[in-house]
Amino acid sequence: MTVRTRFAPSPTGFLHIGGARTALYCWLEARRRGGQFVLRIEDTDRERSTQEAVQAILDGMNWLGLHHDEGPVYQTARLERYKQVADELLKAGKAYYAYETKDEIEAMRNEAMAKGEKPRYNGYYRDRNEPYRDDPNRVIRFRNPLEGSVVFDDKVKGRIEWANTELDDLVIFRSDGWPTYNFAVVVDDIDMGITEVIRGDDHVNNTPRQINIYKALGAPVPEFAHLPMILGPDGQKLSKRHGAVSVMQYRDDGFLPHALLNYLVRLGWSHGDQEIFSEEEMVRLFDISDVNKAASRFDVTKLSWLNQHYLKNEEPSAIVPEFEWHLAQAGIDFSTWPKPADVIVALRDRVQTLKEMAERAKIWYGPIVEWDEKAVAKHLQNEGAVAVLEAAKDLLAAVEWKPEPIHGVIEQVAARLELGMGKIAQPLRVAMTGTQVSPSIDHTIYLAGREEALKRIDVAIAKARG
RNA sequence: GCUCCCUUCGUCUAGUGGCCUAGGACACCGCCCUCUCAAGGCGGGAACACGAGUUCGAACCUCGUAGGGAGCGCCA
Repeated sequence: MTVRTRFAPSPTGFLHIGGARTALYCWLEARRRGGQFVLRIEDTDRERSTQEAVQAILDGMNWLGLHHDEGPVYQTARLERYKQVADELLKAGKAYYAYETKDEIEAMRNEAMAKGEKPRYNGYYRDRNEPYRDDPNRVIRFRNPLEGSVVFDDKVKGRIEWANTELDDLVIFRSDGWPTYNFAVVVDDIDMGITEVIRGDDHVNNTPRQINIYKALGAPVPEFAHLPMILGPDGQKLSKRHGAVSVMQYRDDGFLPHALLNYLVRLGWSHGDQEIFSEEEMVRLFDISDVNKAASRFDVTKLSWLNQHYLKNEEPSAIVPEFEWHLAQAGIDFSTWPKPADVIVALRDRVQTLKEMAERAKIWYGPIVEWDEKAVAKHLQNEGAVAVLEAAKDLLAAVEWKPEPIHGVIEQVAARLELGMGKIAQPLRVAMTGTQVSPSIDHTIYLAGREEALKRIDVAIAKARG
């Protein structure tokens, strides 16, 4: 049987970190085992589901490169099918109509709680064989077994056993005519031939109920893998107030999609001591059975390290498209000079994100907007600075415009004036950038372009003379 | 309250009874390199939640305790 996994978000918000990791694991498991990854949109909650959220989820998965093989399948399009299956259950005596009002249900829970039991349905209509009638409170409940227990071998949590006495007769069809989550998932997973249900561990409690429905329907029960949660840096659950942001926010913040994927694959899973995984390695080495049981915290610092790792080790050309997107975001016109790929090489050892990189690139794509007065005083307004600048200007006017020859020029100036590199580089650096911090001086000059470099030296000479 | 789940350095983790005086990575600290800032190299501190038991031997097995989490909806 071919492996089929699915990612089934409800479209009530963006794709967040936890969802992204679940999608990644589903995708990896399907890829590795030569199966299919399907996307399903669980939109039966008509109140909260929106088309914008569907789009946000699609955008997030697309940016990460987590492409699905089938779908998206919308649950709202499958209402007739759910009705049909519920009917089968009704006819087979495995489900029944119930007519309690919400107040009555509430009273039942309170009563159970008062007795020190779990709040649950008391089974009033279970054996009453009440026929269908048009009633605003009509729901369909599943006739859950009263005895025995449900056992399943979770691929991450291990063996889990649940006594049926802990379960009650859950509603499978609401009074508004829509199926409930626990019922719709099972019908969908059966119809879609899902063999591996990979989802957050907030669903372990639902699993025994769902398994009973599979059995009632005579369908094979799939494998389950419940992923632990991802917590905020403080160990608290991610919430809208802190940490729970869209994966697209990570794009805005300057992270590479592959860096985020690499970070996520290692959060809760490992392969020995390996930290860096190419897409091919992730697909080949990942195994859902090796996922850890405990929740883990999200640590942006490590994500940043990975991001810089990829900035430094990928071919610049592979990063250019994402970098150009950031340059555009920063309002920079990169159509003339310098080439974004050259900027990447100059800055990738110095920044951790593409956002910072775009910010720093501004000194080559536009004029110096602010002069660091301390830098000017220290490196320009001193004896010798003018001589350095003039000598450099002479030689730069004629040199071949590439980093290596420019480096040669710097050395010639140092030799001619009998000064150390520090005395040469710093005045030029301040001339080029207005600050005392930049990439190596040859690249800094190169990226400015000959015309602009010479212009900036003139300005600096004027400043140096006071 | 009830049911289920979890617990190794600050963080992510390796570890499946002897290879563990517990390994790696991020972060942190120090040194080196150096035209600034980085990057890089080398080195350092830092953890088996606790208590019993099983065993010649326990981070690994069992049982308790403590702490944390999830769920107990006509939400998903």
